[in-house]
Amino acid sequence: MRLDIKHWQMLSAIDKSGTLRKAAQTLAISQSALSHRLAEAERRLGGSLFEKEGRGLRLTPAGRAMTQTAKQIIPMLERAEFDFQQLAHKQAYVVRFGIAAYTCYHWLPAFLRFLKATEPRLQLELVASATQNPLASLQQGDVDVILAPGHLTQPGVEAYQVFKDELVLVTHPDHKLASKAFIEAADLTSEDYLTYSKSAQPGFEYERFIRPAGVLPHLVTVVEATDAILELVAAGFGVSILSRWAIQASLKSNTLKAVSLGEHALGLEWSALIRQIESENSGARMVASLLAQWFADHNDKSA
Amino acid sequence: MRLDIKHWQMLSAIDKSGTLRKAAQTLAISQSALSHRLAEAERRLGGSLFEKEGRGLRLTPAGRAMTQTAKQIIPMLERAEFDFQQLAHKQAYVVRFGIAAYTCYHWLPAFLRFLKATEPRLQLELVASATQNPLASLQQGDVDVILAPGHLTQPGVEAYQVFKDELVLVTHPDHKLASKAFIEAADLTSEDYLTYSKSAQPGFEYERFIRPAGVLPHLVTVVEATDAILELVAAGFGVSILSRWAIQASLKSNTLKAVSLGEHALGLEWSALIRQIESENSGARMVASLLAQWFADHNDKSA
DNA sequence: TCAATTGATTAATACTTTGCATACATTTCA
DNA sequence: TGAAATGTATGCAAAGTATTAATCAATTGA
Repeated sequence: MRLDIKHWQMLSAIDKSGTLRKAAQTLAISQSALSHRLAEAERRLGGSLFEKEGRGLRLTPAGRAMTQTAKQIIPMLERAEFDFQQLAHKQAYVVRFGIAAYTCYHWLPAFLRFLKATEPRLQLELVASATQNPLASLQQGDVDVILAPGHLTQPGVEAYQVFKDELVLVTHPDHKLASKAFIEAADLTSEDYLTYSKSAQPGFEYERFIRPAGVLPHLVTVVEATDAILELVAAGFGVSILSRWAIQASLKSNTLKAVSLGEHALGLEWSALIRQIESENSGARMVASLLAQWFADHNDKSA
Repeated sequence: MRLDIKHWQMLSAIDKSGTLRKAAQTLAISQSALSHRLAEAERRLGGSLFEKEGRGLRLTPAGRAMTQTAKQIIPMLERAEFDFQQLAHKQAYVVRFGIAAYTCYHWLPAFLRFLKATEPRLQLELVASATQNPLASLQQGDVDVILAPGHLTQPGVEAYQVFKDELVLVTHPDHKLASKAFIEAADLTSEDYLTYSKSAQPGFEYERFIRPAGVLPHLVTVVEATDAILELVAAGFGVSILSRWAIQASLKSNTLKAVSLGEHALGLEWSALIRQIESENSGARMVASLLAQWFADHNDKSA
């Protein structure tokens, strides 16, 4: 190990600031010190990270690679130290939590109350960015637990079954399909259809409902934000198929109507996803299993 | 940033060795120095990493979390510094390369020759461990490029189409199906069938050949090593469906026979997978596109 | 050309880390 | 029970590193 944290921090800071002087400011040391530090890093590596360009500096290709790594690890270290504080002093596990695809948090206050009562040492942090690219966020450590519909599992990811939901057709309240007890795939033929995902995801409506029937909706539009889909459906732009549980806020306010898919409804399992490498009693595992426990208890009441 | 690399290294070393004394040896410093170092780390963090237990030490929960992080980042930093040397001195990009599912390297010498001629600055390192869990290895940075059959893509992973192959039934040379020009799914009904993957992977034989026909082989055995499958098939333990390209060594030696699936054969696309975050002219991207280029040229000849 | 901006150098100063010698704590086993 | 073995902690002096102020040198743009 040739370099010190200081040198990686330096790379990250120079990358952000552009010049040594500004980087020195953000690091709260003198320009001279940073110049020395840079020289020392290059001496230790036995190669140059920057070249002079005019009165400034330009990264060498090798320096660019190092900077990339620096930008990856500095946040990891900061997070580890932050978590240490929580765990050591408050004896709290900080767990970062996100929901895949949907932005529905109506159930969260109640769950947090349960969490606080059951295991006060768990401290949840909400990560909104995990909605867009849940599995990547999980792998990169931006988030520790993801509540996800369907079976999004992949190598390195473990799923805790959490609760059973239903995929439903979402329509404007006055839509001709809204009054049906349930619809068939064939009913979609003449509809404008809004879908969340570009690619057919296993366990979702396309694979399980639409494709088996061999029908194609009139017009299919991809909208990669379920909130936007809800707005569009409410405004009469088409219909969609979404999770009943995730959109219950909209259903209660009567801006939308939900209709079951097929006579026997189309089940949708929600899971809590965590990284497989999480140790036995990590915060993430605790949250995942408490999610399962809470939803099991809670859905009995609401059902 | 409170801790230094030294402290993270220390955590990693103590984790490996179990005692301060041994860890001090591997770090080539005195026990005393390491004890001081540990004390300093705890002072900086403002909390304890270890507790005394008997005449040894035991990690606190918070210390365990820190050690986990240490074990993650130390290899990353080592790799970054190693790569720097290559890039700075030899101007070489070190790219770690693996093959998903199969262990077939018959084509590698020729490709490496091509690589050396086209872009001598690329230096390939073979990673065998990527075979088992390719996508996880890719995300964790154990490997930079994976040559994979089918469409294994997932969030954060980018695929370069490389070449077109064919899924074939693999049998013992004397097997009753071996002499057919092609087989139908129904032919599998009475066969003992060996399969690589527990779960049906999109784009593979189960989804595309077996399920559509609604047949079920007589007996299905999961063997998560294609080499072992080949041995078993050659020994007459059953049949399997594998990539024709990947098993061509066995086919040439006449220990096995391959039969096309269906009259029109079942295509299989191989891709080079890389992390999406790789920059425009990273070594990984270069290797991925050179793979595509080489296979395009090379397969014309061999076809 | 001149002022402003940027990084590099020098030498003195301040800080950290290390190793030695040794003290202390626990376990092992005769 | 007590001596040997194994393990960590500490005070202190020496060695090694990092930081600073002041100054230099190069480039840029008015």
